Amino acid sequence: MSIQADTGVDDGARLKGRIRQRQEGAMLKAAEKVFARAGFQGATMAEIADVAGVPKATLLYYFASKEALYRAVLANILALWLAETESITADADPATALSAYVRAKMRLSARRPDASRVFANEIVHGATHIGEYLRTELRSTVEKRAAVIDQWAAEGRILPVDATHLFFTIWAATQTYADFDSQVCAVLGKTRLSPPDHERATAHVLTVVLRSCGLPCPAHGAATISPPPANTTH
Amino acid sequence: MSIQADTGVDDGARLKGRIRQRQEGAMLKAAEKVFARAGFQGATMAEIADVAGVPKATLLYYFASKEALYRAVLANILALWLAETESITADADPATALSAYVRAKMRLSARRPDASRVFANEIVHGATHIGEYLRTELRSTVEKRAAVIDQWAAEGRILPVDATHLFFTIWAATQTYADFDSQVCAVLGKTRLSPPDHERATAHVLTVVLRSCGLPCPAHGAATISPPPANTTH
DNA sequence: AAAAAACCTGACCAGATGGTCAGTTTCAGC
DNA sequence: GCTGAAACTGACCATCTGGTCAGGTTTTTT
Repeated sequence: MSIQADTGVDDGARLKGRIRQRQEGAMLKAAEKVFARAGFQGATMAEIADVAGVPKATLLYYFASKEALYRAVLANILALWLAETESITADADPATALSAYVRAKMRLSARRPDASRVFANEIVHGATHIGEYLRTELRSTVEKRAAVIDQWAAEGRILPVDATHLFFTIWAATQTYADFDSQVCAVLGKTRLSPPDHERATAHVLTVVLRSCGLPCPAHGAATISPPPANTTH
Repeated sequence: MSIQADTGVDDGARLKGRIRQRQEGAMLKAAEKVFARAGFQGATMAEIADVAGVPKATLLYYFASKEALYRAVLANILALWLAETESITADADPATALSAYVRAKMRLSARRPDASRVFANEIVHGATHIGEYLRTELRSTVEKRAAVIDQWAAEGRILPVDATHLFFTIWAATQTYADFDSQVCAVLGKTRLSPPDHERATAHVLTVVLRSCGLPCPAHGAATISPPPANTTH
């Protein structure tokens, strides 16, 4: 991954001191939280250090600059993002595969909302740090998986859809529960999303995605309007 | 609108000097652009002034503080956001009404991407300035329109869907073309989205939304898998 | 045309923030 | 337990940025 080339840390296998490993974790976690809340410019090294429970100078001892820290946080997030499309293969059952993917994305939104928000913030502001990743790794991943979906459609196993745009829609629909959490909560009249809320949201997104492909969704019955009302006002 | 109460400007009807009206427009436009690119903290009054083509002191003469300027920009955007759900009424045709709404949202993403980005940024970072708006005006608007959609479902005119979450999905799917524009472009391998790209995106989102409600979409034919596997590829 | 009001701006300032550094403490290997 | 390396940190600094202000110019009103 080209991004953490500059950082020079966070390799997992790199035996760069034992203490370092432990401390870095806390700092990255704190940084993710603060970057998520305040954005790159809005976050201050002092606050991140404070949240991590270390002096500011120590934070700078681990990460040479705010920029380096931010890149390290992003690198962590990108690793999370990539390992998710595996369920989508040509020989898999479309409904099962798509469901698995959507569920994985929703789980990520529920469990790592800060990661999602940092990523969202980075992209909204032009993706200056991860443009390369988007243009190479992400793009080729999407192209491969989109080809699979196209094949499903060609085989008549799903309705024809624009596969690439379907990914955009799935990302948007799932990540909205992390990124736009405050809006969702406000409209629902809650202060935070409970696990049942997340289940409900997941069921809804599954319905949308499956129906978009002409697949029956488990929650409700048919994929078409089943109870044709006697009063067909046409 | 409670938000611009603090600002004391931007009323439209307020005859607060003719020169003021004209200048304010340029400054708000410049501010929207810079806030969209850099976020609240990342934007500087100096840069906004520069983009607007006025000295920094003049900008501060018009807007007492960065905060006030930001609130004014947000107030402008919220006005845009509200006036869009009108097509969704109980007696309207579901497919027509939903299509109109989605089209309006997509048009907004294409024409005012910066507005969308400022709004997105505000929400990602906790919606501290517009929480009140979300909890009152937006919430009640959604509740009313969701009731309409529920009624459609009860009448068997569409498949049952979680109407409130359907709004979240529509917002997410449409705004992603403004907010996450850089990601979309990177994955598509383009440097910017052309009008045809936007049409394609609109057609896709329409397909997703209509099929989610069990409605036939004009672009493709049926709402279910019509051509059985052994069929000719149309 | 004079007075008042509104508009405009260069120069300046106080506080915040990213980053440096010299000196101290802790750890690992011998 | 000795030694060098790694880890750590308080104090400090240069810069950037939001905001002020005194004084000037233009527009409006009388």
